[in-house]
Amino acid sequence: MRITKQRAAENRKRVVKEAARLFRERGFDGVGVGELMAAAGLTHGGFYNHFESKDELEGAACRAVFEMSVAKMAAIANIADEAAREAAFGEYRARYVSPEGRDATAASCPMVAFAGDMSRQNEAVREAYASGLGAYLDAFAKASGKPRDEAMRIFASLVGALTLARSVAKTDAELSDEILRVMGSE
Amino acid sequence: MRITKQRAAENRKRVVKEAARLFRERGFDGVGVGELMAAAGLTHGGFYNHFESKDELEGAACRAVFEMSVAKMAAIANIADEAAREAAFGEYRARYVSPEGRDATAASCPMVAFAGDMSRQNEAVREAYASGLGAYLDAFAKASGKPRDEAMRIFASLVGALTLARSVAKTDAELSDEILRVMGSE
DNA sequence: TGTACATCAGTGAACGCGCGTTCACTGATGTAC
DNA sequence: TGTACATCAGTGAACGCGCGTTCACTGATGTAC
Repeated sequence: MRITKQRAAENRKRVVKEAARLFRERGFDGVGVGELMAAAGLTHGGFYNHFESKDELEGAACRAVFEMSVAKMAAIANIADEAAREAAFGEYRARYVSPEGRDATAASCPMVAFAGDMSRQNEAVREAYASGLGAYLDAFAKASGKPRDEAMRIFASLVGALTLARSVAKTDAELSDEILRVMGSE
Repeated sequence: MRITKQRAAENRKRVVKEAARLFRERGFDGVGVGELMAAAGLTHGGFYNHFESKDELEGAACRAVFEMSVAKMAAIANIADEAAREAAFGEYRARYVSPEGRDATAASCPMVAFAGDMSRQNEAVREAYASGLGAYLDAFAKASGKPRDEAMRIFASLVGALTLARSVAKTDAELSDEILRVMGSE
């Protein structure tokens, strides 16, 4: 049952998209090839028509997630009107460390979602991550309107707070909320 | 070949100690029961004489790591002389975000080492983590001599910086060093 | 204190399961004439 | 434009491997007398 080339390309994109969602939610090792293909409405056998290995998909998914995140931040950075840019940046930042931002793991920032596994990941993923982080930090600094040093410090504190808040969200909701709250008031 | 009770207790401790080291270095799922027992000089079959499951060991190891970290921070918090306490805290903090602190993954702070996996871990680990984090934050706030809110913000920024610096250490050493450097100068 | 037996920490083979990956096969699409 | 054949995305069974876990067994330790 051969299908149209366009349809095949769509299928591939759908697999990457579902992978971007599921990997962020449960980690690279937390989602199998079978589940990924099923999420895209396919069966596992056809996986290797699109990707050489699971590693390759991991790299592609990581790249896709970073592209989205960097684009979002770059859009804020490129707002011409300074007041509007600052407002947009403030909104982004507030949402980042809000309960909603914490619970939206499937749509999470890749830095927080993937950072913990990074040292054990394959080359494709590690490179996508490193170049993605560089690009993101550039956009973040520009969007924040602050010197690079201070922008990096701010971003680090957001990453740390979100990481800690997520790590105890299921076990100690009160502490998790407190961590987010103190990041809002500064 | 039955052995002495004391020897058996020593063996158990050694397994937990090696687990505390290896889990921090490679994550809970990155180290198998066989390797853990071998690291303690034993064979894998005897594992279940000491632990009901790998989950139980993970919980025990997590608890052990947090105990060490909390004790270390509490020791600083309990320094009577204020100037000496501030100096000790400053040293701890500087080392935390230094290249040495970054590369010492086997002796890493549990918050950074385990946070990423937390949502997918078993109950024993999650509870050890949550109560450990609470105790650690209390000690950290006291040691820092700052109001709890500000202490939490500082700690979050350290966690974020160390997490980010580690995530690109193998791929982009320059960026990794830069992240640590900006945390030192404030 | 000495003897006989039960206990149980440790050993290494084996089991069962899930995972990434491979494979023979299908049949609609793409292509050559 | 129509026909014949090759291609190849998708299917589902199967393979091989590593992992957590179980098991029968060993023999020194602990205990009861």
